[in-house]
Amino acid sequence: MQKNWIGRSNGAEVDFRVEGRDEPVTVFTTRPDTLHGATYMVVAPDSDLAAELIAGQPAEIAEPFAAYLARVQATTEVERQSADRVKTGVPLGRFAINPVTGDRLPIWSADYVLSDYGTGAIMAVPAHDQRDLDFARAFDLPVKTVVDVFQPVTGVIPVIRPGDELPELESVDPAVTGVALTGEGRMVNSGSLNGMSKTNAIARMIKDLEAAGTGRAAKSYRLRDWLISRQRFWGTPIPIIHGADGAEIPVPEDQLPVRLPDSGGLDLKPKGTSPLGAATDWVNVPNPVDGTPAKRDADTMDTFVDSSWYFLRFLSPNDDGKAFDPAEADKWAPVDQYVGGVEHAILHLLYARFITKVLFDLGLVHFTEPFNALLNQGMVLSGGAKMSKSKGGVSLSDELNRFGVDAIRLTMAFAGPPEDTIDWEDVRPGGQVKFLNRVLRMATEVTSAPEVVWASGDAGLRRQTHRFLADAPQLAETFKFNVMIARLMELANATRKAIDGQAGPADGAVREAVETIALALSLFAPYTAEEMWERLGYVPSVALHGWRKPDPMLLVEDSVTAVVQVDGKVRDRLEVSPKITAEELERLATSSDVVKRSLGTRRIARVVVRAPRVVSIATE
RNA sequence: GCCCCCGUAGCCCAAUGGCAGAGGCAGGCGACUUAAAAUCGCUUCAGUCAGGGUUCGAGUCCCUGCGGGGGCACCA
Repeated sequence: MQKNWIGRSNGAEVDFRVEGRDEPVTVFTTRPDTLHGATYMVVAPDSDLAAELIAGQPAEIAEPFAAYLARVQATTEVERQSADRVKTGVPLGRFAINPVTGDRLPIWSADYVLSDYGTGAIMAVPAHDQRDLDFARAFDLPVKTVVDVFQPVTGVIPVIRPGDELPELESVDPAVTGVALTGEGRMVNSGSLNGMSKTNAIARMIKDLEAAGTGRAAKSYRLRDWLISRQRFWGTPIPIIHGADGAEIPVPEDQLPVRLPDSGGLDLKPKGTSPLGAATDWVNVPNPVDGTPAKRDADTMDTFVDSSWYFLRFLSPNDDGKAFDPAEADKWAPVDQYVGGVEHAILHLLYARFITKVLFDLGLVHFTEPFNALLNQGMVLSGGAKMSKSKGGVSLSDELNRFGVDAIRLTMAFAGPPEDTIDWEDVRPGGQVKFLNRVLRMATEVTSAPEVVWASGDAGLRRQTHRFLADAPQLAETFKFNVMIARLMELANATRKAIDGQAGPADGAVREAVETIALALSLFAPYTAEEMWERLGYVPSVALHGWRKPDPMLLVEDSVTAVVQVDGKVRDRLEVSPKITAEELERLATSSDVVKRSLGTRRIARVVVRAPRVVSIATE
């Protein structure tokens, strides 16, 4: 899920000489192979480069740019992120030189290029990039095809069979169709690259650029920022004071932490600047160095910054001297299991990982990942919507009052896998109330004393109890709470039968089973479990009682059912010892009358034996 | 547009590639009761969304499609 928020692109940096500028402009591209098809260049309107290139340009160019820049800056984040909006931009009246073709490329400014990614400038290859093509068609810029996607590259991509009619390149001209050719193909119109595949052409182009000193292989990284760019009044202040001379001075340690001002009377509506800046009394402070007028940094950090290291702070919560104790971190961290909703899975987790890596690089922690395992629990909906009293639906507090916290917890745990979203209308706590009453009653019905000898009790119930003791821990540890509770219900049903049947309420196995139910139930319904524990004659608390070890002797099955399949269909079932050998099981299966009958005259081609579970006979 | 997850009984959901049903809800029948509730017992119900493939054997693995849910979205 973090794929959309973090990324690494392999490609190249290419230097473009710009007329009237000493230094070349460097762009990042993942497709250096298409350099021959670059027909213009774009710089982000809000970049320093755009400001520099526009400086000194005549009014008929500078004024439209100024207007465009103002419009872009007024555009909200939401509008700007809409991918299907029409491309806009203005020319800067400057020109770059394509390093391989020598062509003169007009430089435009457009907001589809982002100032904070790569170098804030791109080479535009409209024939092979949809965004560039959209822009080129909107402003009538040239389109030059340099990859022929209808020429097979490897015989696999694209799939073209003998006799297939190959479309003419002209008929799919991107300038006409509006569809960029982004697929694989062979290079054309590209000088020494002609005929090469994409992969080879990229490698060759990088080599050529490096030889000519006009480019190099490069990687570009991105990490979507939500920590600083999302400004809120109540965020964490950045403890920096800006001097009148532009100096950035840390707030003196004895003045930390920086506290937020009272928000009373302040206008905190979004204005495109930091809301905290409205608190002028708070912002204006003397320079800690020389006492001259200075300003606090008005940007705040999102709460995700704080929560990105709380798992370290929690290890030494009373330490006034430092954020966390590296020795404690070495001892306890990383965290074994992280449980959270999906919204935390993408943002909180992303930044916690990032900050952990920073702390690792600083040598403050000795692990690179903060959390070893992740579980994203699902939501509880009611009638398809979030539980909300105001919407007229059921509210959690009403449900708690009506059914009790034990039944509510049990309902949630039993409803399905924890990562699934559940609908309260589908599960309802009524059945769990019944179950809790049922087991509580059983605890009351047990007549034996705690000292009763289990071993002499009902053997069938004992086996089931110990099977449960053996299976439940791993069900709990793999978060299969719904299955564990189902198994618990099974054990309760068997116990009920034992009490009402041969064994009776005084049987040792009955007490053993009911105690086991109380132990397991303490995970989900602690109040009921403690009540059961007391009725069984113990002092609290069941929560302090350890899990019991199953008796291996009671886990051994007397016999198991082996299935005999003929051509995949079950034809016979055999009761066999769990320790039966493959040879013996095969002999039993092939000598079975039922199997012989279903085989008829067909000859056996192959027999697969998986003792003691299954024998599969395939015929010719 | 791209990425991820999920489709099993009327409903929620189980099933290391090996007998599709463990558990619950709802429904039906019965016991107890003057009656009802509560309780206890018994019980009906699907061949696993569709179509291909791999395999001795597929709910489970692979491909395509349909349906549902979620995430992201101009990253050069």
